Amino acid sequence: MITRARKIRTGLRRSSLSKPRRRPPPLPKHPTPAHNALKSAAAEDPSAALNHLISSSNPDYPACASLLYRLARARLFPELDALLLFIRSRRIPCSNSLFSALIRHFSLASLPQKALHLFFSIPSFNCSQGSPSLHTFNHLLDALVSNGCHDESRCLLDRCSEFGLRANHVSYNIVMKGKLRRDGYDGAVQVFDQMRKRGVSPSVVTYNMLIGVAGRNGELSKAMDLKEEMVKKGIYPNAITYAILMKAFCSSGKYVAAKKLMFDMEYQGCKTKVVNFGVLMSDCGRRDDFDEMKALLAEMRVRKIKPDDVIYSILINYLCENGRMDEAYKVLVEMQVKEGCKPSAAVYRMMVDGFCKVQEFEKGLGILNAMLVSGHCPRLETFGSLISGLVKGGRMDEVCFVLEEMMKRKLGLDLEEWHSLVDAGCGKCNGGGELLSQLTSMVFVGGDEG
DNA sequence: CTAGGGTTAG
Repeated sequence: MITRARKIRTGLRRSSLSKPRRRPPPLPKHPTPAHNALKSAAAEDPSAALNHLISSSNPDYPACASLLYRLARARLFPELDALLLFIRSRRIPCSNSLFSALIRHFSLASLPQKALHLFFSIPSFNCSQGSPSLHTFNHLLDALVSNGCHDESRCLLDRCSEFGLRANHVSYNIVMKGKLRRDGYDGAVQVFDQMRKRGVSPSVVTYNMLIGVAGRNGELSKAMDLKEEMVKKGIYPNAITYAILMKAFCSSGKYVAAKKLMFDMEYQGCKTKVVNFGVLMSDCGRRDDFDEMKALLAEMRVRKIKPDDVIYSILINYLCENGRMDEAYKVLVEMQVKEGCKPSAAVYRMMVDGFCKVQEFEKGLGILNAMLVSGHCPRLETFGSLISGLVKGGRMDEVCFVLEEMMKRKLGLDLEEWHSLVDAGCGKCNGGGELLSQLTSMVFVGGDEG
């Protein structure tokens, strides 16, 4: 449900996002050894780093900010609160973007009340502007909406002047998203009318949301009408508008029409982007039409639209689901060699699980290796199915390797998994049981924390 | 910051 994090990464809005003013102040060019020590300590044990920081003589903003981010990411909220109190009492100057980031973390952790509380406490900090910015305000609105606090978000929107802020189209779009979730199209239109009455013009995103809900309701002509309406108002559809429309056509079983729309958009002066191909690719995947998926990939090359990691993950996902592992593996190699795409943890997971599903555990182990080398950590279930397969095949050296990797990450098997492991291992007459009991004692030591 | 193709998220 919450997919916001991913969106930061995608190319389309990258340029508008990377304005330097939004970044927290950079770390010093030549960090001191003490600073480096603090950073690496924070990487391993953020709460130890907190104690270190609080006892240091003159903590600076960069040290505090990087530790705050770490604590937030590690979901160590009591420690984070302690550090915030420290920053406030020492009057350490901090930027508004820091508050935005923390509000976002609170939101992702389903803690909207903490987000709200932090927002209202901004004036008590030595903050660059002394009060929350519109960006921070919108982050808070989104935190409330994403956690189902619709009334609170609307109430806050109406009170924005109290913070010296004027709500913009983004603020209204966020509230509209919430209304849309709760009351569907009609609810969204209420917010739409309200924003216009208050002199805030709808944006392309506003229309994209309305078109999206019309499409999800199967109302294709309404979706197309909305597109015409926005053009008349001088708001131009972008690649995402077309992607939304194409998806609506696809989910109504009109793949050909969706594809035609992708060509039409060029005539309308809107450049086709990778997301448009993504819509078509995933529809083909749902219908197991691999030939068309490959044709689309070829088409992208001809049109010089570089397939990205998402495109490959769509293809690999459906190949794995269909047990076509040789092809999936070829694509995995191709995406790295030809396109320089780095496989995501999700793609590695699909591959390992896919190999396990077709009982090719050693190949699965090979992928696991690549995954670990690239710094990704498999899910516990993935480790589990790989181990049980390797045990059944009597590959105890490999089992041992995998268990060691799990130990390093303080991951353990659950009791049921241990049972099947021991059962399978003892069935072998080549000393597997003996090795297993060794492993058991070994992993229980490391695994009792998780 | 809000809309979008996939998923385990940040």
